[in-house]
Amino acid sequence: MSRQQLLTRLKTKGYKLTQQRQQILEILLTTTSRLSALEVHRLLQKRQVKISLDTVYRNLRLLVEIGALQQISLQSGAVYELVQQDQLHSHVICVDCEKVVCIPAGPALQNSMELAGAAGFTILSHNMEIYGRCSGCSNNNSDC
Amino acid sequence: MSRQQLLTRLKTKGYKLTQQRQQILEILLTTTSRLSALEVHRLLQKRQVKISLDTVYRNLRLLVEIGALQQISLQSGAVYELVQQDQLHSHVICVDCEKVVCIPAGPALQNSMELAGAAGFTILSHNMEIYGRCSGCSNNNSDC
DNA sequence: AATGTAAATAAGAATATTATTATTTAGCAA
DNA sequence: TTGCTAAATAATAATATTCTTATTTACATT
Repeated sequence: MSRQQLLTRLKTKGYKLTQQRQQILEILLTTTSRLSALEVHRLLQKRQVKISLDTVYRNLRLLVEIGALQQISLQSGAVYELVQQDQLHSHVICVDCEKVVCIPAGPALQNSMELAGAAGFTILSHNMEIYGRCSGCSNNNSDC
Repeated sequence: MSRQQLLTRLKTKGYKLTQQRQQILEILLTTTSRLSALEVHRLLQKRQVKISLDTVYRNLRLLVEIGALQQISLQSGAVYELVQQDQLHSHVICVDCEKVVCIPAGPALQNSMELAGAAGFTILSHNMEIYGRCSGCSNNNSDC
């Protein structure tokens, strides 16, 4: 999701573009790895941005709600990544080492979204996680 | 998932059947609504069962991990329900009133599970949530 | 540019959830 | 039955996340 798309989506939904929100978006747009709320907060502090941790949490939640971010629930906490509209995917998560692998979710999702729509819902976002054990952890690889 | 299936699955995975665990299962098997960890704990205390909240959390997490429970992440916290193997479903959640509606997930899941398997994962459980706004909340029904 | 207003923030309090460690227990095997 | 051992529990302590309220800010409109 591009910077322009994010800004448009926020404005459309009636949300303001505060300094803090802008800075959070900047982090998300320029970081490739998945980030936790705490990590976003730390990165912002490194950049001398004054922002409360609570605000980071609140905004990440908001961005999930409007479908801009995808949330991944790990044992160690939640992490976030920008939604890639051209490449919708689900996550497979290793319960031991927390490795995350993406798998395409196109058709699977399509069907579900339609059913949700039929139930009278206006869909905002979605989240699909599959939990398992990766081959490394199944074989007790210590370096996994 | 039946009592027998639960017990078998625990034993198969090498887990013990403690008094506390047994009582948690009892609650899950005899309650139809979805429960939070706190609610399970309260219900147990009503039954004079001595158990720490921590143990409830730990066991619910374990039961999710072995695929006996399905976890639903609401804004107000996580709730749990027994997996219905003959009726696999996903959840559609209203971001305003937290109403939860089930939709069948068979084919959608099938495809994803295969992809996860192909990635080398041994699959333990899964979780699919679709977030949106129900018709009531879209129309600002106060009683929604 | 000044103003009104809904939305957003900060600060700190409150909850929810998870980790640590010493002690206890289930279930197997002698 | 008794003893053994891995697993489980309880009791904190520590984190993660959310809520409350007073104050500040974006931005639409004058």
